[in-house]
Amino acid sequence: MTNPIVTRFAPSPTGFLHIGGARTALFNWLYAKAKGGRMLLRIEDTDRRRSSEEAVEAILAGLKWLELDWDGEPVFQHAHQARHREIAEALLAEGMAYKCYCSSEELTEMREKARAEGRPPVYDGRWRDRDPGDAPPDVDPVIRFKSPREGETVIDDAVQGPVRVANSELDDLILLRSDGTPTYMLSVVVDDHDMGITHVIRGDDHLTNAARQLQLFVALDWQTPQFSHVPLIHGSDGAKLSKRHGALGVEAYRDMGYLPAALRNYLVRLGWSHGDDEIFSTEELIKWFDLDAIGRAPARFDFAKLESLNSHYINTSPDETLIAAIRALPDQLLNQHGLVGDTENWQKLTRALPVLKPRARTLIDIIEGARFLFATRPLTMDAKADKILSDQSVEVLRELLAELETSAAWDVPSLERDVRGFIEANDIKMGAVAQPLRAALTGGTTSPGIFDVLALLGRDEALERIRDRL
RNA sequence: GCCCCCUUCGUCUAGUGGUUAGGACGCCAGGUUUUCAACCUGGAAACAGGAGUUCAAUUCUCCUAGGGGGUGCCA
Repeated sequence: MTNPIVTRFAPSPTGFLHIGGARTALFNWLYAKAKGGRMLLRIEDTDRRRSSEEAVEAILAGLKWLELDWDGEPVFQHAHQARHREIAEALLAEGMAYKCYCSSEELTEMREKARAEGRPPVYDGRWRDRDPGDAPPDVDPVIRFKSPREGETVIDDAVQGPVRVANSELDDLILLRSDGTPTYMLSVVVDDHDMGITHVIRGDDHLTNAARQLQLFVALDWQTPQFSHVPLIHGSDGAKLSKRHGALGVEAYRDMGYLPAALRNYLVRLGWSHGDDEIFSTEELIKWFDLDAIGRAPARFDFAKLESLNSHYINTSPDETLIAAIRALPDQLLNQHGLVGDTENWQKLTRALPVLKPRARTLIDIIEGARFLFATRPLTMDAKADKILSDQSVEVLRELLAELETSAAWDVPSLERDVRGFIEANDIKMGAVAQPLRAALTGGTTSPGIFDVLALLGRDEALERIRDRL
């Protein structure tokens, strides 16, 4: 056994943890777990102006909700600025970097000209070998890396395979800004090295960056990590993820009633596969996950499949897990679906859970399904329920009520026996009794099995709800 | 514009130089049924296009088209 595996998830704190970031985190987490290594968390806050405390909190909260833990304390890149600067200075001292005094106007002009001439829009290296004596007096220079001009850089990517980029396409990147602060490109390389990162797993929007970073690793004579660039996730229309479809924070998925386990299972199948398997326990994932089974094509986000998985996890999760997940939802959301969190309602919900689960695809469905239990008499009938309660149906209910009032026990088996006896005696169909009864008891036309509804409501409440309709 | 990456049912994907190209979600039909969901049975549905290599290409190579990413003193 050589070096232990060390991966890292390195989000920039400019917003919440979106779905793509969540999958990247998952892959890093799984790979570390699969190989008995560690996953570190690094906040890439090099650009102070665009970073925020709230975003950091949102990202940490998102990871926790997804149940993806990291090893050690989060590393804030910003805190290592002095170290990053030191490396840049060392490169400068060794002649592997230089000061560039170009103005941004000059740079823009350079790019536009190159583009117009059909050449790669890169910095032309005009200060690369220029006499420092030419330096304009009032300009603070940036420090640029002297990157190789000939040949090519090959990224031996574990997902993409060998990716070759001509060095002429890569210009002399900026290490230190004119205000002396390090850029992202420098910081990642130094931090990945200092943190002992062995495997970099990230979105393939970083693929070309990898070539530049590779050059830096080589110049510094540092061991390069194994790169894995994972294709991005697209929205359902194939376009880049935007606020509409997938670019929601993971907490938005929580609020839609998805379980973390379901989201993880969905996400891992977006790009990774293990034969025809679809459902994985965390243990199986850790046992089977590997880089070579990650695909190279971008995937589209599909809510229908997520829902189907969620339904599976709802039905296989212990009731306590479900109740805890519902309790973790914002109060406002709960109230919106008729659930005021008093003890009595939580008890009703818990008791009803077994019959609610099979017909729910999300936690929201569960709450909605239990809504009739929270409601107070007299119930308001929706349009369909109102229609079902015709004069004739009400008569049926009146007769059934008499029957139920004498019912000895109020549990599902005896209730069912009573009602079936009633329909046989009156020679009517089950539907002719169940539907009016359902309407009277729930105010609607869909619910769990009618005997369950009767039992859940309890004798007094059920009987009263029927009397309310007579 | 320039560079890089990608392309199997609607979607996620499996797969191989010779297969009836498999699974899942969704969809359609039927069954079951007290509603809804579930469940059971059956069905429609894909190798982007064109060359080349080969006895044989979905599979290997090239081109085209389409999609995505990058192209910052952002990360």
